[in-house]
Amino acid sequence: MVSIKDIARACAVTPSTVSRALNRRAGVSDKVREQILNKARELGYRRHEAAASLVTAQSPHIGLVIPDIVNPYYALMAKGVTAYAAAHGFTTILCNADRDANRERSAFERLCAARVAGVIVASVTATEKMLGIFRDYGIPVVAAENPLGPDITAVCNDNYAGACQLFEHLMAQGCERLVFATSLHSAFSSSERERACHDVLKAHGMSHKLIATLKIGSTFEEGYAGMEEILSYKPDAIFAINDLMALGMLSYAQEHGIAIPKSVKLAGFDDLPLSSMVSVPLTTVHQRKIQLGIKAAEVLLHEIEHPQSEPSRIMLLPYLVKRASLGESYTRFGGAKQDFKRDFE
Amino acid sequence: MVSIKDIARACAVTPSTVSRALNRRAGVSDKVREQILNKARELGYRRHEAAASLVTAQSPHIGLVIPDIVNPYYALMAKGVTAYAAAHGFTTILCNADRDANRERSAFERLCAARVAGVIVASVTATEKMLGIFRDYGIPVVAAENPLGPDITAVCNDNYAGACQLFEHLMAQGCERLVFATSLHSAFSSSERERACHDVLKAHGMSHKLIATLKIGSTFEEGYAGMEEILSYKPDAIFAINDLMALGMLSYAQEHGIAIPKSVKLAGFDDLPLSSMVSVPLTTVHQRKIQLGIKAAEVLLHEIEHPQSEPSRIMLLPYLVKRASLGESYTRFGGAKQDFKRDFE
DNA sequence: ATGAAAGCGCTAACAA
DNA sequence: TTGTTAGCGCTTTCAT
Repeated sequence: MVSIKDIARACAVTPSTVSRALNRRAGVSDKVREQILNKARELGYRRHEAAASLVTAQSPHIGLVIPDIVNPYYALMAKGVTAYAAAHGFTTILCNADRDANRERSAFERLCAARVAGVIVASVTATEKMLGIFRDYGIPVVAAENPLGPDITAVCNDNYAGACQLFEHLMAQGCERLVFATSLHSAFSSSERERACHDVLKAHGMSHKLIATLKIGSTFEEGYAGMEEILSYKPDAIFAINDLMALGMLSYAQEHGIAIPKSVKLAGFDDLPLSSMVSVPLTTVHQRKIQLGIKAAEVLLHEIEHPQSEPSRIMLLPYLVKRASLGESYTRFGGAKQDFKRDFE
Repeated sequence: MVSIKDIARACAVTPSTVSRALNRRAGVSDKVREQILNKARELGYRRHEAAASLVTAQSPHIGLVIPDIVNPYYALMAKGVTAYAAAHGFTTILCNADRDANRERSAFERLCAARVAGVIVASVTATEKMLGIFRDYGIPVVAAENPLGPDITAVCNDNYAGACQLFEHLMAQGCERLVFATSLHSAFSSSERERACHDVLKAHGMSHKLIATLKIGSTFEEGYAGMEEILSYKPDAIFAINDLMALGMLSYAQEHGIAIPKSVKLAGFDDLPLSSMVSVPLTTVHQRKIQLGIKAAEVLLHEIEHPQSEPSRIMLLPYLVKRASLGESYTRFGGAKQDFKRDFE
């Protein structure tokens, strides 16, 4: 392994001069600098980041802790984080906690031991106390998707605002008998969406049109399995708490000859890449997933540079995507690509 | 930040004794050790990995370079890698190259600068020469999915063997007019699958039954768009180079009233989580994706511990998954979960 | 413009 | 069992 000492020897200067030249700092004559740079290239020198950060106390790594990298929501977010970080000279240490509090805790531990420059956490289980270990080391933390506490900077999609758009639209479409199919355990995002439903309907004096709120689940299978119960309420519209479950319902409907949107309208939430591909493209709320990652990284890098900044909260605005499952006309594929592009804006 | 010096001072011993105690090395009296351990806990001491690895020359990080974290194939692989690495005390630096040779190259550069303990690379563009920068630093490299060269250890799914199973089955099903729909640019995995097709058909004296090999693409959209051309050949069976494209074809078929498998049989490759969920579950070849990641990490850690080991090649055996798109009966969902479980075996 | 020296936090010889 | 010393590769004062 070639170090600055080797270069120094080869150029008959001292390591400090080499360091200055390599880091493009002032105080090196053009002649010597060029000589050093050439020698470095020739010898295949590569800076030892860890050694450098030991003295500068600045790490080139940030940590990313997520519940499940296989879930497209988090995968897209991770894409945004890694892209922004890489573009700004940071490397991303990925910790996939698998929705396990213990693995999450040990991820925090390891990131702390690595003295990362900052951490982005998407979690439903992490507490402000668990994140305390970072504060001890002056490592800034940004919560993504789920605000983890009043003292922690967070970047989230505004579930309430997004859901409001959807329910306004649903009412405008003339829905009379709505079923709200939600998850088994109520998370922050679910309850925000439910709150939006109640508020919008109430504002229009249409509260009676919500004929049932059912705890169905959140997976494809649960959507499929729950459809029978839902249909027993004879709804003319169904809101599924997320797209995955809506897709399960769609699958059930198709197999049982139930026309969507003709017999029953269907809407989801998230706008997965998949949701525009199925035979009846889903009307849903687009969550800016890549953008969430980008923004979280951006805010984190800012906090890394300005250690004393006050905790802030950034809300990304989701937007309604009208597709066939609610009766709108829709150009196949065009929408998907366009949505994807919009996420980068 | 509390260092071993602080603990040493508090316990009235020297840093080396603290180091010994903390690392559970011999040569510390039980009494002193306990005192040190307690003090460390009390002060909230956390080992500075980078400083330690500077002297031990052992990094706690491995690098993972993949083309696209959003693609479920790589996401599952990443899950396997991170899980195995974490279980063995390694942290994973994720580099998402986005199928861009430049970003890939700069990922290599950064991993090298981080002096990672080893690297797992899933790539179609990386060359043995590009990976040379790791050899200079004695950093072992394991190629995943795509063998990157004769001197590089690789862990791959055996595309040829998997495809053979599929084509044997296809022939046994009595297919008479087969269309092979492949990608636009021929990668290693595609050509292996094509080779299997030719070999199997030839072995049965059925080469004439392959009526066309068409370069259609590899995405959902390309599958959808290419279906018209494919159908113009009047096939009774179609092999799509991957599931995503097969799903696009399925979507086209459903919209145009073409019954699958009744009018045309359809088979894919990969076995995405999705493939068992669609209305006509796909017959396909299951690639062990999580297992690929686990195995790659396992082999890498072995090479990290045994630096002089010879390059090896490990082939994972994919297996045929018979579902409705080729005419078999199939229990909805049961299969998907079971397949997922099998991946962990 | 360049060099000398100190030190980041830790480990590992060797000495006591 | 414990301490002393040196040094990993790098940066950064402070001299010169």
